[in-house]
Amino acid sequence: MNMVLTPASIQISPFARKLSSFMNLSPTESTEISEFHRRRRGFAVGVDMIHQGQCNQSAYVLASGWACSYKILHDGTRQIVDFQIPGDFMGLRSVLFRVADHNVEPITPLQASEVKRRDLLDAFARSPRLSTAVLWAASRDEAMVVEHLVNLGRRSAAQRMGHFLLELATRLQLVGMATRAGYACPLSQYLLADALGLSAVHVNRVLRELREEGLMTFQKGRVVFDDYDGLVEFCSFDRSYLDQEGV
Amino acid sequence: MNMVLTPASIQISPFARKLSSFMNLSPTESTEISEFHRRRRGFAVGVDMIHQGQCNQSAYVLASGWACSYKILHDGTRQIVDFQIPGDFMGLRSVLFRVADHNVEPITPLQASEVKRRDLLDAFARSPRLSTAVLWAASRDEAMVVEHLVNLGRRSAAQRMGHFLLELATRLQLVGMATRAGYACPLSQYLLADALGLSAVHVNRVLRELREEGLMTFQKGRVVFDDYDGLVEFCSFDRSYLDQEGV
DNA sequence: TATCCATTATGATATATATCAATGACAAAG
DNA sequence: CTTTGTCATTGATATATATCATAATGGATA
Repeated sequence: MNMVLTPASIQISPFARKLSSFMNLSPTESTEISEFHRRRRGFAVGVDMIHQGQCNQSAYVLASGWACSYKILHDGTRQIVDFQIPGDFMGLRSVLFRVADHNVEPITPLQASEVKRRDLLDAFARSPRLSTAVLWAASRDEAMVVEHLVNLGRRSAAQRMGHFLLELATRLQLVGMATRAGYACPLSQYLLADALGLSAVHVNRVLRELREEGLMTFQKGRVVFDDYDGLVEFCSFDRSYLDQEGV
Repeated sequence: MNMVLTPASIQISPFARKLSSFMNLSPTESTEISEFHRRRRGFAVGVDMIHQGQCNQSAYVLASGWACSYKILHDGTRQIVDFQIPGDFMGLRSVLFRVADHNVEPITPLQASEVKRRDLLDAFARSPRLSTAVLWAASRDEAMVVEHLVNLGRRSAAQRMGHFLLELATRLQLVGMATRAGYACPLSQYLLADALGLSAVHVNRVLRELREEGLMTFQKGRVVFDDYDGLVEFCSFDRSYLDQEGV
């Protein structure tokens, strides 16, 4: 489901579409956003795009591929905060704040457009409503982080896993990369472990358990929902935090 | 450390001071912010100010007292996402989105000013830079939620506790409600449990452990850092995510 | 084809934390 | 003052998950 970005479709990039779901954007504002897509280039797996502790980092709009944002602890372990999929804005905080407080790393080869601090602040100055739109988008991201917090704090390993993969499914559907049946998923069990606060070994067991319960199967890079409604029920997934609408 | 709000000090309320730490605000913009402080009133402990699932909720600027924001799960357990202290803005997402995705509840009697959806959007329209300032403030809040996520995902119960109470200390210092020695803290062990993803029983044991290690004491509503540096070391607390500065 | 390396898989054991149960301390209410 | 209820405390036990060890699988590469 890779889409070719012609000049025309750049005008209504997934990112612009996301912002305009919060508020109607004028042609000027849309143009302003499309400016964010200059400076597009490829990034290799595993090479940090944004690095914790560094100054004057850029932000990026993800065009294709997957990335993850994470924090490293002193003992070398890490916590993945979220995964980014096409259309997502990455590293907003690293550009708003002088020093980045997290890392962003591609987990597949990816294409992304760099948005420098000046680009963003100038755009806000020229088209003030853009900053409100970005505030909206950032708030939706925060809602996801909050739900991840709930996930880690109050759900069992199996519920966590199901909830997380259902959330991804919902997000991927919005950009046409998933159906209710399932989706292609490039995440290794190690990545899932770092995202869900589990050990990789336990991730493996939990996936087996979900499979044996007939709820879902994650094998060979593909998530398949064997019993979508059953899974939703099992992990009390309520997607309302994902489809917030603005006015 | 209650401060009397004279008309003059309203001009530089804790909230305005917070926003102006991100960008210089013009007199007009400052006035706009002080408008947020109309409609101030008291709230009783335990009565939700913002309720998950409800529409058209207001936001609030907290003047005095403590509150917490949390989500309720289907099985009745809850996860506290954060505590709010004087100067904090509460419920931004509940006003940006049509339906609130979390609850906010006073945990002490408190005073707060209601900010209606229209107030906020009108202020953004009249003083566009305000929305950038709020974006900054919201991003700082998100940085805290992210750190809570790391806390739950990758730290032991004792480290979690220490980290959390150190974070609170740092925030309280910014509004003059704590010193390096400690602070008055109205949180029960049940509240700590819901915030840290632990059981109340275990919270008790962990506090005892920290006390016996000579790191810190939390008794009779007071947090005392017996060995501040030792505690910082023990839970690898790095406050840089809290004092992000804008430009 | 053989080698390598990352990933998935599974068993045995250890450990952190939850749960259950009971008691004490103390403040608010009658 | 009793009574009541919330909060803090502690012991005994249960359970979820981590850790350690070891294979199996399979794609990439030489």
